[in-house]
Amino acid sequence: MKTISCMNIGEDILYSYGGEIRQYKKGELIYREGDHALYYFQIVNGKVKLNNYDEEGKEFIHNIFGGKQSFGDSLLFLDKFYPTNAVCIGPSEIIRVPKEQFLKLIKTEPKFSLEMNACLSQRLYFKAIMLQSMASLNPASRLTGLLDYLKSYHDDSCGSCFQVELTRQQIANLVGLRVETVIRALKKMGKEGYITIENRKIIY
DNA sequence: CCATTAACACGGT
DNA sequence: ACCGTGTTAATGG
Repeated sequence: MKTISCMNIGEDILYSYGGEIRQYKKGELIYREGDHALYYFQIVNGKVKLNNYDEEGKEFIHNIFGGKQSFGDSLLFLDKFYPTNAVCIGPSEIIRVPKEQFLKLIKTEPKFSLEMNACLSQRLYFKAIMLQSMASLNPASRLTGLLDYLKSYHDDSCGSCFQVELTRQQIANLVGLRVETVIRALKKMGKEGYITIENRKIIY
């Protein structure tokens, strides 16, 4: 599979179009579900999750992004409200570019427009994969769906040396299962040889 | 904070 | 009646 950097416009370019960098603390909210999209966000370093909560208060994580990735981009073209919150998982530095400036940027520099198409396509593609695996009642299918997604993202081309950086709780919230179920299923998958687990790290 | 385990309730097959 | 998941609680890292 092709590796896609999934976004990463040069920082200098972002700054020249009105981008500003901001520091966020762990747990800090970048935007809230229901807000209007006003900025393009690109992570310099740190980690961000997109989430929301169901009626019972159970968290569902839609995605987790790391360095050099952008998030919330689709709303820049849509004049709708954010369907999720964006929350920093750890201390992070993020560049934000005002929406209008960003639109001007990609109009002026068509190669970024193309890259953005590739990026959004990739996210759509894996949303479909995830949706399919999430429709399964079987925890193992949901987990392999997530693992495939993460692996392709993290552009590892070696056989089975991709280390999952997520906590079990985060995994559980990404696939809609309880953490205990995730632990039980992962252990079974390890025993059956689909994954390897060494000192609590998942290798796929 | 996170991971693991056990005991139990409960629903589906 | 069995199996797997969620719930709760205890324990260890």
